[in-house]
Amino acid sequence: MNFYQVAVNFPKSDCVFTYKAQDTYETGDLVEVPFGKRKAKGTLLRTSTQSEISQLDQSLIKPIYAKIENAMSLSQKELELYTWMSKYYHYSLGKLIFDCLPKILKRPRKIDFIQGEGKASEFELNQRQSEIVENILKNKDLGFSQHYIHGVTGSGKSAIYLSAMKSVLKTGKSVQFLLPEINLTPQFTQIFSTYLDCPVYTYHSGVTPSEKYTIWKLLNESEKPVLVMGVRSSLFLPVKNLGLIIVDEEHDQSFKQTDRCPYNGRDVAIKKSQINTCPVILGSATPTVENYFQFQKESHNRFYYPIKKRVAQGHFPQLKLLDIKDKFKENNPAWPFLDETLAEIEKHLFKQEQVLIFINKLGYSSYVQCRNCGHQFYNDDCGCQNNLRYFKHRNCLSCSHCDFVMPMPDQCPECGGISLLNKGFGTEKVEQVLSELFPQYCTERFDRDEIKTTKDLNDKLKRFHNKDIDILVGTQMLAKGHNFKRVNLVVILGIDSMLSYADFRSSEKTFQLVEQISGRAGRFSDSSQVIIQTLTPEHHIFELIQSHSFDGFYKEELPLRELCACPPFAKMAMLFFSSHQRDKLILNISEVAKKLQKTIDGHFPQVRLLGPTPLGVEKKANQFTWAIMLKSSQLNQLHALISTFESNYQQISGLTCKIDIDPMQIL
DNA sequence: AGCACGCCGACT
DNA sequence: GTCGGCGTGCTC
Repeated sequence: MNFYQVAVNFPKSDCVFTYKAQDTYETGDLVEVPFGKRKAKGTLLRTSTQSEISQLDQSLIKPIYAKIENAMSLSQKELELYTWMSKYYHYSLGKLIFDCLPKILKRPRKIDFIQGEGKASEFELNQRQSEIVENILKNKDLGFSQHYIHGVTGSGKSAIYLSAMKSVLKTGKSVQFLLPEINLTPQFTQIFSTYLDCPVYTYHSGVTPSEKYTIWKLLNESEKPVLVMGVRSSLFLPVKNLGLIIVDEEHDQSFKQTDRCPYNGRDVAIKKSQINTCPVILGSATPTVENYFQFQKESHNRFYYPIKKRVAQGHFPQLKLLDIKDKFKENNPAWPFLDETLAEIEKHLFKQEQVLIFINKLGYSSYVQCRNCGHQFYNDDCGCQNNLRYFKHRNCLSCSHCDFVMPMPDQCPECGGISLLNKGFGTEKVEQVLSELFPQYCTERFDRDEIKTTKDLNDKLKRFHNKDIDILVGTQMLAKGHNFKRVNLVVILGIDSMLSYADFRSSEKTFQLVEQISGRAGRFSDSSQVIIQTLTPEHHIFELIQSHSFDGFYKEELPLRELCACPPFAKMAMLFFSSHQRDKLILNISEVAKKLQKTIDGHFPQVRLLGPTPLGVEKKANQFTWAIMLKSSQLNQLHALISTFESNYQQISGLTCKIDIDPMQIL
């Protein structure tokens, strides 16, 4: 009889159990086992030790049923990555694996991947670009090495990626290219598949489960070099002979998974390249403060490459700040645009150019109020009590925190008044205003509301490139990676709400966003402009953005982070507790905080505990959530404390706890 | 998470 | 009398 340790797919972090079997199994086999009164999936970790077997009453040990049908086995390296993640993020190993793998299906489905054409590269690298590529390849002998390309928007990072990939593929090894979102893929897929001569697989949320399963199977069966381009979940594909990982737009928040195991794909990618002893390249025009700090301290295997010039004839846009304080009279049909802004828009349109307008809000108005009695519409449905936003084309009121929607009433439900005022604005309103002011031009929207599928996205981009659209009004979607030829004016509205947001990263996020959006302008021109309408033109951040002073921004930001003991000077973890009953939640989380503080005082003096505090949106989907924040400059103390908490915490019914390491959202 | 057992309210 | 509500407890 053989005995094995199996990580069972269930949520408790201590999920490893002993099973027996007549047959032999291998490490990494995905198996089905009896678990309680049902069948469960699990991953075979290794043969059990003598003490693990003898500790148990022999009659308790159950037999493994069989390997899961149609499933592949995990390699030692895959297992190592999952094990690291499970420990680092304090998440059940057994559950993690089945969360990350594609759904196991009966049979693979035919898929069409792209076969690269392998054309000779048309553009030659400039000196700086070749230097960087050379240095990356030179250090391949190190096995694991980390490279940061800090290149301003339009500085030709893609050419560097392409060149490095080419060299690695030539040695018979595969490449993984990670990007934050599907939006960015079309341009990259095109470039890479033209100039590389290997199969190119794309992997993102638009790929169906059966296609994902097929890709998993195909990659597992082939040793040939391939390029896998994908979002964070593509990290768990079994790419053989991995020779290089690239993480583009490293700063992007979408690398962080929010549901299930809250891992950061960028950090997992670094770990993965370490396990596979291959180089990893991170790239961004606006690095996270954490990585900027890390990479300033170069070491034998960590390199930082700033690129400050744009390639070709591209120049940086000039930044104009317009103060909107006390500038708008009531019923101004141009609101929320200043006359000066409109004049600039008109000027650029007249020159046959296109214009981008950025607003980080959807819909027609931020909230609706009765002119007669002042009644406002709140979301009492899920209890979050947020103002409902008005969406004109759907004629409904909708909550931005959950999926609550109600039809827009004709009358005030309080007083029956028929005059309901729209306050604040979003993309829809801006689109309407511009359509009315510039009827001879075509204005369209570029937001989640308008673009739901890849097809919508591609259609919209194609029409914009064809100049069927003159003005594009959009949200964050507009900021990412697009390469527009005829855009030399970008207008940014409503940035103030971002700056005032109570998060230690609010300056960083604002800086990144403005920098990225500005990057859409003037890629092929020597005179381009960014206009920011703001209530606080004197805010120091605008000065830094104006001079494109990356280093200046970090020079100001780092001391502040040090002062408040925030990353990169401390590691952070959040413990979120949720419940339907508010008093029960507060009572229990206070108790937990008290015990944790006692443990800290006794054993982990370098950890600081803050809270408990309610979330910004305390009640959501009828659940209340409060959080405890833990910070420490000593990573091992932080981990040890959380482990102690996990093993001592008694599951309280009606109360769920979620651990988030390196949180992005702290409120 | 599932899936049991377990002990209180409104139904043929 | 029982069908079923979901509280709580366990899983090698």
